[in-house]
Amino acid sequence: MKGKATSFDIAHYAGVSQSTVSRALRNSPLVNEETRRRVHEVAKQLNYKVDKNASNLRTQQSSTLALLLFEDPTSDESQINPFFLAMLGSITRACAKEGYDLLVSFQSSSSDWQADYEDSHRADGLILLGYGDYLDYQPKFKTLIDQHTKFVCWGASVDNRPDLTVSCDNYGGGKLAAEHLLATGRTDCAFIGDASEHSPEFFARYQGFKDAFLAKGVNLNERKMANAISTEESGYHATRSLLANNIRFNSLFAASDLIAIGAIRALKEAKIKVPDDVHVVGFDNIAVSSFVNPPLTTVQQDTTLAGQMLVDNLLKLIRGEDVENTLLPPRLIIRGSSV
Amino acid sequence: MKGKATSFDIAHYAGVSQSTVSRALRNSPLVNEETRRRVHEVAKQLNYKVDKNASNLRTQQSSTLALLLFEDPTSDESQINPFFLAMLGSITRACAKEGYDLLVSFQSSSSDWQADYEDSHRADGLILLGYGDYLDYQPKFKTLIDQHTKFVCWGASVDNRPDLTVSCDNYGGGKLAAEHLLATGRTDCAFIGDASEHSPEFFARYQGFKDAFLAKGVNLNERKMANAISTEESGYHATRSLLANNIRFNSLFAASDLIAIGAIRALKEAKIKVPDDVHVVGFDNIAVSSFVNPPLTTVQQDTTLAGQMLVDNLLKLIRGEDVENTLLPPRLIIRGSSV
DNA sequence: TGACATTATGACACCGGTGTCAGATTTGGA
DNA sequence: TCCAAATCTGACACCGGTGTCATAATGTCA
Repeated sequence: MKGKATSFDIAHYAGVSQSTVSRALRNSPLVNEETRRRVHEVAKQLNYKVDKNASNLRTQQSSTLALLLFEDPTSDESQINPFFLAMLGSITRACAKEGYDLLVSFQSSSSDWQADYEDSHRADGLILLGYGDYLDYQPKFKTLIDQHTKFVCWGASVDNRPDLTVSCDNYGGGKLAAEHLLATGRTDCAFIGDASEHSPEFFARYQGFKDAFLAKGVNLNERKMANAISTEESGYHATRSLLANNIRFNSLFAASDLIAIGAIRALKEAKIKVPDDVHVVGFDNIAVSSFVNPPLTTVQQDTTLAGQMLVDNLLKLIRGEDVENTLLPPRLIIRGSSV
Repeated sequence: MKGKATSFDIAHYAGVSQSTVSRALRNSPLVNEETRRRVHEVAKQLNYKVDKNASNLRTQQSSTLALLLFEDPTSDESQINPFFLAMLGSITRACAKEGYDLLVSFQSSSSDWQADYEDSHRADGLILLGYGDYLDYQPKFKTLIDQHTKFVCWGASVDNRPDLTVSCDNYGGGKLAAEHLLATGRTDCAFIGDASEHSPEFFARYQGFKDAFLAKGVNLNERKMANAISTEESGYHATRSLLANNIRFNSLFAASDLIAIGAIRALKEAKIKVPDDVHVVGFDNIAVSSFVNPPLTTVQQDTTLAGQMLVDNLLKLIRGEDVENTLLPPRLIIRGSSV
């Protein structure tokens, strides 16, 4: 036997037609029990595997989803945001559970990625994941929708956002963080992150945070805010710049754990003690957070559930079923950085 | 236009035959410059993308690699070894650079994964990644080889190992760790990990470690060893059991960072100070390691280079070129846990 | 002008499955 | 015993490209 066995080879050895082989292997009720048994037998002996390309070509679907990861343009090669890595893990598992393969690809936000995977029939649908500038992506979503591409996004659900999203309740998560700080009596609070429409997730976290303070009659001081993208480095520099401007506070809410970890480093360098002088709360609950010193209080996003929901919703979309934006409940994890 | 455009549609609008379209789009020198221009023009207007399934079927190759991740059977759903996650990132990037897609899949060591991806023509080759019981996998490597599957493994290169591997110089890395501890004067050393042939990587690390001690005339005490797989939990329990048996030491070498982090937790619980009472050295340099308290001294594996080499070697294998096992140089990262 | 190489294009088989349809065989009931 | 329904199987077109071969059109040189 040269090369891989085809269904014709099975047909030959099993003494049936190729059509029957195809049916038997897919356990069609049309084939006789005995015939099916024999076909399976021969297939196993020849180590036959259905050619996915032929099958996909004929059926016009690929049983494959594509995961497109967008990176912050500044993040360097080696380090990928651990939160997305965790999502990747859960998405992979969810796909496997549903019998789908997963294609993974990193995209820079500038590249011309729209629909490439789906148009070329490599994937039945797309999962988009990344902290990037939302305004950059928005027009691309339009393109995808115009081309009837099936896709779901991880991210904030913004009003009039054209795409289907699964996201953590960022607003509610921000509130949880605020209520915790209020409960510990730390109302003089700084915020590190990006509270603009460029980052709708961070924006929602900040809104929830601010509103919870407002509800207690506390106004956040706008000067005690610094812009940062989701890297440790960025959080470090943002915090340093606040301190350099002689801005002080007794608590700090970071839009992500990486930012929080960078902030803690900056605070330590300035001889400011965490949690004694400043309480710090992050967002994401990445694996590192429980190991930093002090362990980081944070708002957990359930990545396992998130991955499952992304895949579920996408599959529904592919099957033409109704789907709605999904909001996952956040959970506050209290650790040493705020008590 | 209903459905996606095909090359026949392009042919129709461009006023040429479908064959010419196919050639033009692949920039074959056989087609006239002017014709090619026109075809590209029309293709762009119709947002045409080559159907990968049809193309793959005809050419009998997929421009796709599959990454199979094996998990320690005990690792729970949510947590994936961060070292592998880092590898995943670098492999993804390496694939993109070479113009290949990457299929990602988690496998439990028991499952019947052999060659499935390649036989079904979903991927041209396989990358195998995981800390698992080597003895479990060995027979499967044989099967893969018998079926002429193209694959590379991340892992120790054992004598007579039938597969092609890329790995860190684990033996050399163990030596680095030992020499560092010797230089700090801590010769009463414990080892946490699995120094058996079940885990050739850990085994090699231990061998290098032991030999470096021997070279200085120091014999490691075999009683000061405890078995662990690469999880924080396992490292914690292994260390606890040593301490519970009243075994003491002034330094500790863990076969992986996760184990080291667990060990540090156990030491702290027992009121043993790191690094004052015990110096700790890990292996991998996962992202967490620089954030734990104290920051962990460890042997770094260059994941970026590793991913690149895995992909490079696999592609060579696919193209039928000669390839040899690759050993990557480790690097000692000295941090607070050992000074 | 004729012989021949060069260039550009189209027709067609082919990759390996899946789905449809027709036909063969068996079963069941009157 | 005969007809209709049920069961099973094979032939064949088809998915959308790629590669080969034949052929038409154009150019070159004697």
